[in-house]
Amino acid sequence: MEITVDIESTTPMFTQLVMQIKQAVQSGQLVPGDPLPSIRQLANDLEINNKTVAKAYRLLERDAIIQPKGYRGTFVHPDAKDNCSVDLNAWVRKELTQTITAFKTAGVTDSEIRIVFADVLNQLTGV
Amino acid sequence: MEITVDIESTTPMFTQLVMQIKQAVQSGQLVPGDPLPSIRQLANDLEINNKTVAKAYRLLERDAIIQPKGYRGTFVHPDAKDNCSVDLNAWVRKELTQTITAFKTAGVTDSEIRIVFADVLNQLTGV
DNA sequence: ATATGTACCGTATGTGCTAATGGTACAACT
DNA sequence: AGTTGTACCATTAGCACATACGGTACATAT
Repeated sequence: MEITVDIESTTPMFTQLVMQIKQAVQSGQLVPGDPLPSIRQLANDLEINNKTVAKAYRLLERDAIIQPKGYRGTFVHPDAKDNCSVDLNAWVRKELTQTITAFKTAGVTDSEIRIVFADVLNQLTGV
Repeated sequence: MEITVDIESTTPMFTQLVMQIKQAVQSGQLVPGDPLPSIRQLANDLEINNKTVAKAYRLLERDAIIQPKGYRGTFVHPDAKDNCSVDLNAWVRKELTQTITAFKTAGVTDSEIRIVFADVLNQLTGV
């Protein structure tokens, strides 16, 4: 399959990678068991840093789309296609929309929401 | 009452104003019906911009601490003291903490949360 | 006339955070 | 030996945001 990355795009590279691979799985271009290019190899092909590709792979692994098999490489997860439809993103979006709408209805400023949000997120990760 | 502003402080000026007026209400220095200095006058006294004072007043009005009466000036709200204890900020923080904790428990990355958050907020304000 | 609250246009500056980069290293597999 | 995934150290460029500023204007009150 063909994987490309648009450096000019506003969407982060690692996000682009994740989306493309997910789409490839959903369209059937990638089926369970198929090998994926290694992190280093893909990074070389795209002329980007290893870390960026590694980050995308880490996210895909969390969603059980791909499966790193020890040191033998990375492969498409058996339940990849099913797990593609489980869209964490959509659920996050729905919840956040609901919560933020409530805030704004109460008259809370965007600035205030942003500030508290950043603070809470840092607090939760720092600890 | 005396209102001062420390330009060197890291806390924004408008926040300083809000806090001082709130405190004056809680301590009883300002009681319902008391007139507040006009935006322009206070800005002149403190040698800061009108907008800064206006911003503080706008926040105080939202929290029902003060009450702008048309073009006759601004006065302390009847329920000012009660509304001082109602902290919108705390409620926002509590809700967001709960929501974000759920996300992180589900394995959602900070980056993903941030991206969706920014997107949702823009979506809700843009429209 | 004068003062009020409010609204709009704009600019400028500093700060903080993200994303992406580089390099190095390790253990385990072929 | 060569490759794999992973982890740590670090830095940098760029963007978005918050704050504060200036000016102007309007309708309405005293």
